Amino acid sequence: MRFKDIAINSPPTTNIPTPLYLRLMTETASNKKVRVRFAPSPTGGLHLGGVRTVLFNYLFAKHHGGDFIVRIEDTDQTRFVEGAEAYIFNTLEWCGLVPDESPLHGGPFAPYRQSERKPIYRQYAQQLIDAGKAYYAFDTSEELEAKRKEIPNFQYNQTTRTVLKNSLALSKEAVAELLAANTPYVVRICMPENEDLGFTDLIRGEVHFNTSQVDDKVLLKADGMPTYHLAVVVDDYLMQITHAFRGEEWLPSAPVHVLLWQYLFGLDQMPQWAHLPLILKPDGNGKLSKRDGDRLGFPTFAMDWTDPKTNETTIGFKERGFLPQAFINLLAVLGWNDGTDQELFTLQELIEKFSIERVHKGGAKFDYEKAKWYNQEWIKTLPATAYSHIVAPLFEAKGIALPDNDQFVAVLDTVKERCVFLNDFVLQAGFYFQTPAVVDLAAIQPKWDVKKQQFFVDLIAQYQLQTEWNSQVLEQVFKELATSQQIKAGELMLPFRIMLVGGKFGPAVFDIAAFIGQAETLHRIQQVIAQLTIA
RNA sequence: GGAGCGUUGGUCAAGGGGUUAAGACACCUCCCUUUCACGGAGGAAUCACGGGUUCGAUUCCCGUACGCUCUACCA
Repeated sequence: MRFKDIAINSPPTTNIPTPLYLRLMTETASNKKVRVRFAPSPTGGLHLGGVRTVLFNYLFAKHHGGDFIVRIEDTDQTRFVEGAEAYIFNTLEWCGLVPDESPLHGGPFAPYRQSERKPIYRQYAQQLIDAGKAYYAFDTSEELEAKRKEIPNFQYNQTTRTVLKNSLALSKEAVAELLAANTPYVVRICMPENEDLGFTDLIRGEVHFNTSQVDDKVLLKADGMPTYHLAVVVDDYLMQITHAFRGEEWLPSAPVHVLLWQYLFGLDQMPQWAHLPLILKPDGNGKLSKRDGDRLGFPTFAMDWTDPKTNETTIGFKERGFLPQAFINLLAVLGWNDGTDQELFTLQELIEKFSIERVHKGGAKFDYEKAKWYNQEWIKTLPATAYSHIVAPLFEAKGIALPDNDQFVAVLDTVKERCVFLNDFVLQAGFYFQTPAVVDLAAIQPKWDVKKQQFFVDLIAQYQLQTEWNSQVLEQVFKELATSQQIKAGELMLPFRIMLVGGKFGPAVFDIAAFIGQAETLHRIQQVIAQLTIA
């Protein structure tokens, strides 16, 4: 939201500078401690959009010295997935976003799983029915489905509810009878006929709806579980949530929530809403989905997720070789920036600089290239000691034995600027610790001749005599030999590199030779010569 | 269909009544580097359209187009 949007809404007579007004509005609205919640459904892996929602919640809370709560919204038992909740907490831990309250961390407002709060919601639903703000509806799902098929754009609303099976259309006696017979029913909100429902969104400014356009949403399902609509409002109230951030896809149902607040707890108690822009597909249009990642070859989940039913694993950013610092960073700047040129932020800096007003209104297409850049930057920026413990197992998995830690870290630091992913270290540094398994012979072969072969044979002889083994000496011997044989050193450098490294990459060759030692250097040269043929 | 929301280079974006309209990613050229990266210099490329308001609109207003989200006893 821009300052001007606020200015429009503020009385023209107040001469409070807009930034202050804005601050009053968002920060000290009611002198209450800031409390935000992330409320995921445990239905699968957490994708980019979800993590960004957590992140913005977390940053806002911590920026204001408030609490960050995680509440599990598991009211739909048909969609419940085993392991999904644990996955969510593992992801938060990896990202370094520690909840102050959650089913795992406890807290004064437990339980934090909606399935464990079932009785609470019924009581509020009853309150609404008693006040005439909600009603029983006995129509079965099948009946309604048939209606939708039959009537285009069918909605359960003020015009249709009079002819459907509910406590508004039926006689009191009929309703009592149905209830007594334990007929399954849902509770629906009774939307007023023609009222303007508006609220101030922290990102979008004033947003308005007319109640005539919104249908009578189900509040309590036939199984006694609340729908999201009832549950968020009740729990946000009970858990004293002051600011509620969620994806933009929730905007159309905001009027239902506003109305519920009005009926149940009073608008002055309502948290301030902010509807976050969506993360879009890189190509085409629409919300980024797991399928897009699969299709385009990049992760959309934070960490690997294995579906317990299909046993199918979806790759995550973590396993792809992303640093959590980079992951957090790239998500934070997708739809937000601090107004300066800065692009690299630590979590601490994000907490300090974050402001919900600077979040964009429009969705952002996800750019994996840029995401990779962030990771590369973070790998480069951080000392290797920060991630050597993550990288070491990757080498071990390939059967590469590692030297002592100091040496290992030193090697990582020398090659880190060539790594986009943590996994790249295996290729970029593996040759320091192990003879290359594959050597790019094809890159040497075409220009290989008797003279070059002789050079390397002689080089082996020369190097064998060396008692001092450091890069300066090795380079000097190499060049002198080249000169004496009237071959340009440049023509020999690449073959030499490939012999030692396996391919056309890596840091200075003589440094590598110095590191791997005399015996190993000679061994690698010999081995490759043996595999080359002279045309 | 309806409602709501959105729209600055290919992408992320700063900015906002008068500017040569920042910066980053990607792309191209060159330098550095006897490899690959890193780094450095440069290049190409943009305010969706139409009306207003105004001396002046990318910026403010109104339309239009386009896009997205929702339209479930899912969240």
